[in-house]
Order: sequence, then structure tokens, then C-alpha cells
Amino acid sequence: MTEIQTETAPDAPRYNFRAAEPRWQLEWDRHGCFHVEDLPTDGKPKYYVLEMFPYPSGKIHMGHVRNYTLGDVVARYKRAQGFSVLHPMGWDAFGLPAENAARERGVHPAKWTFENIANMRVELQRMGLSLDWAREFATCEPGYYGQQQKLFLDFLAAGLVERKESWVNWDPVDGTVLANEQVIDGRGWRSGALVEKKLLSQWFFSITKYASDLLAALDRMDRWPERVRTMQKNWIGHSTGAQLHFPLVTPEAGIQQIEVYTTRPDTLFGMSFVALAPEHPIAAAIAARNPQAAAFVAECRQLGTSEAVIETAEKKGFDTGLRVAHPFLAGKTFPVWIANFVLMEYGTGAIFGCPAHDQRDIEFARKYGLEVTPVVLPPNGDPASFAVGNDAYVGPGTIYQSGFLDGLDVSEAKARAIAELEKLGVGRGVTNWRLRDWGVSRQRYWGCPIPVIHCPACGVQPVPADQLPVVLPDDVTFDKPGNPLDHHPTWKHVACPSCGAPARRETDTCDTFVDSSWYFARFCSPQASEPVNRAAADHWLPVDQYIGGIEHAILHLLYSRFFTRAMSATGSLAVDEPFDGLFTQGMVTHASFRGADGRWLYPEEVDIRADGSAVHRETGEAVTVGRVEAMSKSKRNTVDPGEIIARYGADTARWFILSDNPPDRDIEWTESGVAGAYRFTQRVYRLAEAGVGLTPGAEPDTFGPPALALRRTTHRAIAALTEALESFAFNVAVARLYELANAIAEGDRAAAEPGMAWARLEALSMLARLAGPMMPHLAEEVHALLHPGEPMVANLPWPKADPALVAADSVTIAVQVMGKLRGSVVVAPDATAETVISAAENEPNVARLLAGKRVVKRIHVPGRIVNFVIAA
RNA sequence: GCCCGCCUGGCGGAAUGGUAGACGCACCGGACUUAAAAUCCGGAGUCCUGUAGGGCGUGCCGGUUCGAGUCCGGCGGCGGGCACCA
Repeated sequence: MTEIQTETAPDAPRYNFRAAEPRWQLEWDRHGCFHVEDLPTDGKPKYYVLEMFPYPSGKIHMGHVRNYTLGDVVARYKRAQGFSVLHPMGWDAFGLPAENAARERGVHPAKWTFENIANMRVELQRMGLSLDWAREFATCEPGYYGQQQKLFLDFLAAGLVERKESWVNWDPVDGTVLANEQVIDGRGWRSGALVEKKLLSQWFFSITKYASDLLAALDRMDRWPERVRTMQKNWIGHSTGAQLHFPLVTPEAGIQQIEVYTTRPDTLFGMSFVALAPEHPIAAAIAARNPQAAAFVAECRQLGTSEAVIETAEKKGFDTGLRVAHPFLAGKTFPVWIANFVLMEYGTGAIFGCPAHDQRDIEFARKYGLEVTPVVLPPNGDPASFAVGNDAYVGPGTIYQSGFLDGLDVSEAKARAIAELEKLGVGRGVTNWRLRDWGVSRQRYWGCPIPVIHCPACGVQPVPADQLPVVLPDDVTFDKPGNPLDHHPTWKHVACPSCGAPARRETDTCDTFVDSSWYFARFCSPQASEPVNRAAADHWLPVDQYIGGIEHAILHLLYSRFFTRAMSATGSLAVDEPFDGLFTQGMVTHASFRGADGRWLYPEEVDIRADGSAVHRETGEAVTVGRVEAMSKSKRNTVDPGEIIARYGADTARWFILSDNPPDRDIEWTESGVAGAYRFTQRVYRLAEAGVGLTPGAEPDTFGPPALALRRTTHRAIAALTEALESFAFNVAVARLYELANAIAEGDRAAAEPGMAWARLEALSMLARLAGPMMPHLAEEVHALLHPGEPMVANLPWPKADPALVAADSVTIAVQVMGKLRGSVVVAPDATAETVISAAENEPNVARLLAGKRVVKRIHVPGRIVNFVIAA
């Protein structure tokens, strides 16, 4: 990539972003443009803009540039609209990578994290974001996580925290709990040992207590993307069905029956087997006496806890030899299998299999040669010939081969089957939730310590308020596997706060999702000596516009919604929903490159030739251009924002990332696109320089046609920008500014026309102010050039369009014959239907096509179209 | 596997059910220059053809409508999530 020359040449003066950007950043800071009080007294309406805060990995990446640019456009725009805007920034600073760095390089997680933060703060500041840096905090500071510990104890006191057992991925060689991403093909990423599932006693937040409310509120959240709401609905997974039991023909380990949950009681007559989760108590009982069953259960354990892995694994089962009776089919019995695809966490951990009408069941049945009995006949199906092959029929239909259910449709049959189960006393209608309680225990060092003490005599005791925060010890070692807090010689040994006897401090730390579930509330009063200052939170919450990646559509957002409710229940807040408006951005992608030896190459190692082929910059060897995909270190298809900003300036980076496509789609970072954005910054500056000396006098009485045309374009741009920024159509906003710039250039060529000087100055001034949210430094520079001594763009109100100049003076109406475009006519905006249709009929090409034909229908959509329908 | 999206010229994309391709990138032509770069001006979906007119065209197949990129059904490809990555 060639260095863009930025020196000022005598004949082509250029905008020097290297000098201008730091200068304006300093000016904004000096004037406190972006600072707001916890409890403002300016009387302005509030607007809280928040982007998902970053994990301090070391450097900002393009995803951050996109996220924070989007948020900054909103913040600057709303500020110009007269709002008092809260726009804070902080650090999601706990997490695994710091601990990995400690194990791999011997650097302490705190040192690693704070150095990363220091570096990334500078990078973010270079972007010229309108942030209130006075509110900055990192979640790994005791000032934050100590307050989080108070919330944990509030929740504990309110009955929203429980201790339960749950399965974890266990590395038997390292003796460590593994995150799902640390399990690769069933093995621990470091030890290579086969992973096992292990049952641990852990802390849980009772999010299921809010399941119904979390679901119902989604319908009211009309400023959230529909797809996010749908994903959350499905995740919460409210279902209605039946819980019923099948009596075991011979009891197993004292257990008489198997409890099953089903959403398809209508298909009970199509039953062919019962399947148990490998963790089911009956499966365990059989495994205890049957080595083959034990081997199968052990094999299932090696799948780990990831649902994606379990559900994509080949379906396997083990026939226990047990049989169950059927509630409706006297005398008939069915086999009981243990199956690797049945989840212990959902329903009762046991299912009845109806292969004809469930895809997983049919795959299982075909593999093991189990019965397949269709009981739902598709509409217009023939009962004599309808059969199920390898695809289950899950659509609507009529029940048949099902005794008393015959002839009912699916939903009628569900109700009827449940009524019968209740009558027989073997089952009942129930509602069920897919949502599980939120396990927050982590056996790791770099997280918020869970503030409880285990006393052999008194049980679990909360850490007393005067002993908070429970601070992480600095002197930990990472030389052996497992939790460093557990290995620490003294930290966990404390006196019981109740009886004073020797007790053990909890060594589990919180899931880092906890840290990010209330940071938005802490930003309202980051120095408060309680989790949040109620008055500040009441003023600023909810967040008016939250912006972040779609990858957080479920977990982070759902946990934050739960936390907000729990904080309200315990008196910290007065709102239920944290984020009034949500916008989810797409990923930043880039082409990937591979050398002849198959190794991935960084974009800066590659030269693209004019014919599109690629070669290695230094060796000249041919390079394979791979797919465009999400930037990732492993594919080396990353572009460093720091380098881009150094080379082209922050405004160019911001402008490109806004201009290229709609912000909710994936964007491809291209070098030519960035160069184009850079050229535009220079072009705007050149246009402004040509306008220096245009004096802002009184508005002239008359404008010649070219000046009037420029004024129309200017005012339409104001209207279009306002609409585009309101609706996150930032790429459209950019396009309108290009149009305005093109119109200004045209005006420059007609400089002598009446009123043109005034129109040009107006257009240039508006160009600067409208571009302000997107290219804030350039906007200030241009505005200062045209209006020396006047207030900064950052302090100016948003321009208002003159409706008279926005309104069209004529409209072009498309004319169709039989739905095909055959011409167009220009009419007055208020022309009557008669006038328009008459003009359309007289349009020469239309008249030719209509000649001798009988018009049976004339459709006129005012301002849009005329369509003639002619007889066949 | 399950849930949720996305798919429009060479490329990114625009388009309240109403003239598909605004705007930009790349490309081509012209001006300026000794020349190049930069800049400025202009061109262009594609095919037939005479710059008049017409055919085709928004992943594929079908439907609703006077009219479908847009709504509905099915299919394909790509991507996000799946509870310990953040």
C-alpha cells in the first residue's frame, strides 16, 4: 500500500488530519463538550447512548471501530438535537484470556489487563469519540466488583440465588474445568485428554423465576430488532404439553416408573420406545450393574456439555432391556433405551419416541430397527398408503390409528390425550420452559469473588457488609492447573462470620457475563458507594440506544434483562428493561490470503495486481485469494485500526465504515474503499477552501435557477440526513452527502449566477454540520474555515430544512401498460387524477400501444404511477 | 442437529407493494500535464438493435396482485447463536 502524501502542495492544498484531529479532540475536551453530571440540572431531555464495552484484549479491532463509530454518530446527532447525552466507556476486564496469558507467559492477569486497557484507551481516543471519559471504569477494579458482590448478597437475601449441582467439562489430566471453547474434538485443548462430564455443586441465579415476565415483555420492546426478540422467545422456550409416567414392567433399583415430558401427547399411539438421558437416574442404576451400559454412559460423557456437539453427534443408543407399559394400549410394552441425544437439562430427562413424527426419533428408530407407526395423516393423505421413510412428518393433519383420538386434528388430539391421561391418573397437562437457571460459578482466578463463606457448623454465610469487597489476592501462582484461589496458602481460610470457627471462603468466581449484566447501570454514577445511586439511575435509565454485535442477541442481553429485574426487586433500580432501543451491527470481514505453502498471510504482505491476481509483496510468489470472512487472528485477515487511523485519519476510517453498507450487515473492509473515503475528506476540504470569502450576508431576494437548485439539494439533504440518522441508514446518509458535495461542485462552476454565493455558503455550512456526527474533525475544520470565531459544530444545534425547498415542484409519473413501463410524464405535484391519466394517455409511446385497444382499468397512484390494463 | 438471519450490475449497496440499480468502489473515455500522479468533466445492468424501440434481469422454483427486490409457500447457498469465548 502506498503512503498517501499529506504535505500541502502549493497548487493543491490539502486537509492535514494529522494536525487537525488531535487539535479538535483537545478543543472538545477543553470545553467539556461530552461531559454530563450524574444528576443534570440543565433541564434538557436525557438520552443514554451505549455501545457494548470492549474486552481489553490488547488492541482495538475493526469491530470496535464499527461499534463505537455507530454509537458516536447517534450520540453526536442526539446532542445536536438538544438532548443531554450520556455516552460512557469502560472495560469488560475479567475473563479467560488474562489467565491464559498468565499461564503461557507468566505475566500477572492484572498487569496484562491494565496495560491492554492503557493501550486501547489511547486508540479509542484517537477515534475522536464523543465520550465522557470521566465515567470510565474496569470491571476488574474492586470499586466495581465490590459493588457487584453487594448485588450478589442482595440477590441471595431475596431468594434469587441458589446452590445446585450441574455438569461441567472436566479435564481429568489437568484437573481443571474447561470452557466449551477449550474442548476441541472431545479433548482438552492443553492436555489432549478425553474430556469428561463432572457434577459440581455451584451457584445459580434464579433467572427461571422471571421466565414468564422476560417472555411477555418482549412483545412490548418495539425498538428491538424482531429477530432478536424471536431468538429470545425461542431461547426461553415456553411450551405446553403433558407430563406422564410409563410404569416399568420390572422395577429398576426401586424405581417403578419413568416420568416423561412431551409436547406431542397427540402422537402417543405412535410410540415406539422410551429414551433416557445418559445422566438419568435409571441410566445410572443400570450402568451400576451392567458394564456395557456403563461403557455407553461413559462414552456419552465424553461428548462434553455443549449442546451443539451433542445434537450433531451421530445418534447412538443402548437398549437397557427394560420395558414400559403404555397408558392407552393395554398389554403392549415398549423398550427403554439410553440415548446420547436426550438432554437431562430439558423436561424430565426422558422422552417417549414417536419416530413417524419426530426427526430425531426417526433417525434413531431407523438406525436400531425400531417400530415406526404413523398416527398423523397429512391433509389429503391416504391412510392405506401413507408411510414415513427417513423423514418424519411434523406438519398438521388428522389423527388415525389412535383409538379414541382418531379423526381429531393435532391440537384437538393434544387436549383430548391430556384429558385422558388426567382421567387415568397417569399424567397431566403442564407448561414447560427451556430456559435454565444461570450457573455463575467459575473455578477461576480472574473474576469477581463470590462473597460467601462456608462454615462446617453454620453452612453458607454471606460475607458481612463491612468486610466487602472481597478482594482478589495479588500473590497467586499459575504454575499448576486448577483454580489459583483454591491453591492460595491463606486466602480461603477465614473465620465464620456467624460462629467464629475456622471456615472456608468460597473460591469460585463469577461468570464474566455477570460483570456485563449491570455495567450500564453503574455508568450512571460510577463513583457511588453503593452499586448505583438511585436518583442517577432513575434519571438516566433505561439506555435509550444500545449498540453491539448480534452474537450477543441471547445470552448477554437476556442476563442483563434478568439483572435489571433482580436489581429492581432488591431496590437498586426502578426499571425492568435495561435497553429501550437495541441495534445489532454486522461483523467486519476481509478477504483472506494463503501463500504457496498454505500458510495464511496478512493483507499487508499481499499485492493485488490489476487483473485481480495476488502475489506476495516480497517473494513475488502467487497468493491464493480465499473467501471473505470475519476478521480473525487465525486467518490473519485482520486490518489494524491503529495503522489505518495513522495513515488516513480517524474521519476516513469512520466514514468508510459508515458508508460501505447498512450497519446491521457484515461489512467487507477493502483498501480501495478506504482510499475512496480518504479522497472524499480531501474533496470536502477543497470545496470548503473554494468557499472561503463567501460572506454570510442577508438572504438575497432572488435566486437564479442554478442557485435555487443548489438550495433545494441542500435542504433535501438536511431532511434526508435527519431521516437516515434516525433510522440507522448511515450508508444512505453518506450517499446524500456525496450528492450534496456533487451539487456544490456544480454550483462552483456556476458561481456568477444570481444568489449563488449565498447558496454555496449555505450548502457548504450544512455539509459540514450534517457530516459532523460522522466526520467530526473535518466538520469542525471546515466550519471554522467558513465561520471563524463561531461556536464549534459539536455545540451547534441540528439544522432544520425549509419545507418549501424540500417539496418537489414537479413529479415524474411512470406510465405502465399491463404492468410494463412504457413511458413517463412530468406533472405538477398536485395534479388531479384526470390530468395525470390524460397526460399519460397522450404520451406518444403509450398512445401507440393503447391505439385500438380497449382499456378496462386505469390505475393511478398519486405521485407514483399510472397503469393501463387493456382487454385481452 | 435445533433456533434466527442474509442473498440485487464486475464489487458494496439504493428502492412507503408503484420508473430496479441512487450513491460509492473498480473500469472506460475526455480535459489539464512534456509525461505521470492528483484533480476536474463524462459514460456504463445485460442482450437484440439505428443513442427510436424491444427482450431478459433482484439466489432457484411456484403463488397472490393491475403491478413483487419488497408479501406467501417450498428449495439452495452463506452467516450468527446453542447456556464456561467475549
